[in-house]
Amino acid sequence: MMSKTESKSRRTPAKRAAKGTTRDTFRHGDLRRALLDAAIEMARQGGPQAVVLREATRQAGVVPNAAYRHFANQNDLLAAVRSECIARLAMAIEAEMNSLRPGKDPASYARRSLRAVGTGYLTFALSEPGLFKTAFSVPAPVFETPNPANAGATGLNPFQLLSLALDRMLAAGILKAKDRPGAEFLAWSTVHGMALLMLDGPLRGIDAATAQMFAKRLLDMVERGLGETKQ
Amino acid sequence: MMSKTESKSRRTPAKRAAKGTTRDTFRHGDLRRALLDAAIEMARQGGPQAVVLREATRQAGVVPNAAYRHFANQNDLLAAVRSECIARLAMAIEAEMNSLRPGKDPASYARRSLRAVGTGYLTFALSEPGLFKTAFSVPAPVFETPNPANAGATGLNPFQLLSLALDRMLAAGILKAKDRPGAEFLAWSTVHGMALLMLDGPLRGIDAATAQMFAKRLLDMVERGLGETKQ
DNA sequence: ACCGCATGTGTACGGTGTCCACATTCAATC
DNA sequence: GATTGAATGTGGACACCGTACACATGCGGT
Repeated sequence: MMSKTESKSRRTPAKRAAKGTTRDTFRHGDLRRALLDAAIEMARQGGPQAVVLREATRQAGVVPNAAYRHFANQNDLLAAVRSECIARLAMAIEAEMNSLRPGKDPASYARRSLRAVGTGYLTFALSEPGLFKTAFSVPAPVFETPNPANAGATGLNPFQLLSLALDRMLAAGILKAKDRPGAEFLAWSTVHGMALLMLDGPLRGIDAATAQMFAKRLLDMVERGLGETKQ
Repeated sequence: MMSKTESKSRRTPAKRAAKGTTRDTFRHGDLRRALLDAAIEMARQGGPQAVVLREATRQAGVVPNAAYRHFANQNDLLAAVRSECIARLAMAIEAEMNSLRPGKDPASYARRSLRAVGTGYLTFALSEPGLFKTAFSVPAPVFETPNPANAGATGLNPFQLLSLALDRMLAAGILKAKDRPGAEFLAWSTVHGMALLMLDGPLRGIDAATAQMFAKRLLDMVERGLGETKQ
């Protein structure tokens, strides 16, 4: 076993192995995963801009080109990171929804479901700004075709979780059938916009209490405004 | 006059002048403006990512380092572009607001004002996606301290135009005093979020008619939801 | 007429993504 | 079990990028 790791001339795997990190097989156990993890960490601190391919390979103790055996290019790596980010966002929303008890009033449950989606969304955006920004860094045809890689524990992606909440509102009679189609986009817009305003926009650097207050008012607005589109 | 432009050995101003573009004074008329214009054009097609300093100098017919006489660094150049983008956004909103007639009903005028801000915002985002994205590319402490460079023809920046519309609603009595403070951020969030969803998110590539329909429903929601925050 | 400062030039460095040819090793085949 | 071919990692190179430093130039004020 040990002979296997040391059998090769020590020059082959770059110039590490000098420090003897024990793991130094020619076949890296799971380079793809290592690169992805490094890239995710870079995205966490610094956002999409910060995920640089060469640095990921460096952290994995491997030559830059090795990355191209697992990702077509830097954009492909970024796409994989993005998928992970969306999955974590889904999990944050799930966590919020799972803390709900249906109770006896379906209308209340439905409303609380929608708010849970919103607060989960905003909480994640504020607590993991780098990952959140990465999740929405441009060209992600990610929600149209539900992608299992973007899902959380329940298997639902953020969009589907939002749809679920809206379906509950429909079932509870607090959202009219004619207002249901596309309601996702109205709710989503609202919360997504506020997240960005808090991260990069005029609300950047706001204190937690004020942030929560704005979030509340925003969700009030959505809850009240979603129904009854005129004519 | 001609002697002045040609007096130097032709080697000095780089290797252009071979084609004799007539303009070849050592002192470029207004290099800062030329760089900015080039950068803006690059932002228009391609967004903030696409504005590259060296390319701007190339288009201005000048050596890369010349840019550093007018901008501290690439980020400074980008900031200047961003200012321009915000100013143009303000002008798009102004255009929409100026098309309104006060009429006899202040409430109606106020409501139409708010909608004008929203539609101006969305229209600009959809018609100039590159500039719009650039306007909000991260760290812009731009609205807190009203910056004349971000203003449109009226001298108001987008945020101030929105405030104006909300003030009209307050004056007309369709927005309660206690709901007025910070209402900008609720309205802004909504429209900003939808703009991004239409540019990069799940609503990307939507047809104009559907976009307009969503915009209408969104503005209905804001109009109805802004008032009456509970308790 | 001179001189200083603003503006543009030249050269150079480190960093990045990516392409190509090559080396190694694992696994499936004969 | 040895051979061979595909998968994986290496090495070297290229074209970009942003930026720092020393230098050249020419305009404007004394």
